[in-house]
Amino acid sequence: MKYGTVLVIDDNPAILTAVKICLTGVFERVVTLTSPDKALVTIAQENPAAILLDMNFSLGVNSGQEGMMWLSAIHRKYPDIPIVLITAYADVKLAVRALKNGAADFVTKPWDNDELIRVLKDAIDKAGEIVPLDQLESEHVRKVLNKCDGNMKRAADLLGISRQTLYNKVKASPLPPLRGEGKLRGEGE
Amino acid sequence: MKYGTVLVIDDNPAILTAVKICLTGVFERVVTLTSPDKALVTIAQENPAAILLDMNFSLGVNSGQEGMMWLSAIHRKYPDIPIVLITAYADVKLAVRALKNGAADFVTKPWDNDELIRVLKDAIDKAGEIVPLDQLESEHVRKVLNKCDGNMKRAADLLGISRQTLYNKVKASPLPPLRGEGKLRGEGE
DNA sequence: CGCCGTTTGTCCAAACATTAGACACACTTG
DNA sequence: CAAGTGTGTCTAATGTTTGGACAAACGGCG
Repeated sequence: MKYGTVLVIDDNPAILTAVKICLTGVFERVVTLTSPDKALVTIAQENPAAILLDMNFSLGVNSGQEGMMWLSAIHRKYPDIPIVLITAYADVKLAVRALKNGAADFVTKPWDNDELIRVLKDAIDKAGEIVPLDQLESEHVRKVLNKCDGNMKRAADLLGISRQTLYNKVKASPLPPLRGEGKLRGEGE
Repeated sequence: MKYGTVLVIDDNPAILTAVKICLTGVFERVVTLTSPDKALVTIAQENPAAILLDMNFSLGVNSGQEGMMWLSAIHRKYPDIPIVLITAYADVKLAVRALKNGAADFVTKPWDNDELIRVLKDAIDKAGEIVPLDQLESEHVRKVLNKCDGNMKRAADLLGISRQTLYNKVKASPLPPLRGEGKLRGEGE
């Protein structure tokens, strides 16, 4: 059980129970909340590896706005904890908006237990990936260089380093194939 | 019209025409394809700022598998070009899978012209954002440090730098800009 | 065509960052 | 308590980054 604590937030106690049964045994600890009000406090206390968040908490409102709000609030304060949204009133627009707002995944009720477990594990795994600094740097450098059509002066400028430094980094890097950008006219920028 | 070329791929010529009418005047150039077969070649030639990709090309098949395949293929080869998917047979699962596969956005048919334009512009804007190297670095450093509960030795190890270097980096920026230094960088272009 | 601005490749010396290694000290844990 | 680990600090050697400078190459333009 290497997957740590999961925080589950849903206003329906029956759902919390069901989810708890499903997740217990897979995760070290399953903490539940019936309202997102104390989510930030609970997160600070429990330091969950992932959060499963329902999207509707006011009876009669099923727009998902509340869940979206809490997603943003939690994500802003804890950008490294993956948040999986779950809702019975899912539509494509809502799902897209959620993912673009930082959700790690989006699940519909009724859910499949195995899928839920898989999705949460997956989210935790992805959030746990750590990239060495050099790799992050050279990837970024290549991306910006591409964007500048190979213009090193401009790329260096945008990267906030000197032209020579960029020059050296590029030489030091064994990545010749800039697949992609032909030598076409510079895109607009 | 600073938004460059858009490549639109849809097997229905009527849709291509409609989209072209909608996008012409907003983008410098609208290139269309009725099949994704030549997408990679066309991208190399046209260097589009964004791609609008339909998800179903075989009559009778509307699973979106084909679009997903092409999304992956194009995204793998041109990771810096935002790809917006569009489909008439949308469901939540498909949308989620698409976004997790690298799609910049996901639009359903019939579409709203203004929304389509907004989505494409947005995707291009986002893809064009360039982060200075230091900022990328310190954000990453803080993320990894967080993940290690502040254990600098381990964080340094994971980052591939020495403990002292990490120590210095951390003390150099005790509370780095989370996201909003009002800087007046000429984002020229 | 020659002029001019820009970019490149190259060099330098000074400033700065990174490194391994060392050490005293604090902190957990058995 | 003693062992094990991590911190904060230091040093001296090594490596990197910097602005500045320069000739050469490129491209646009009158």
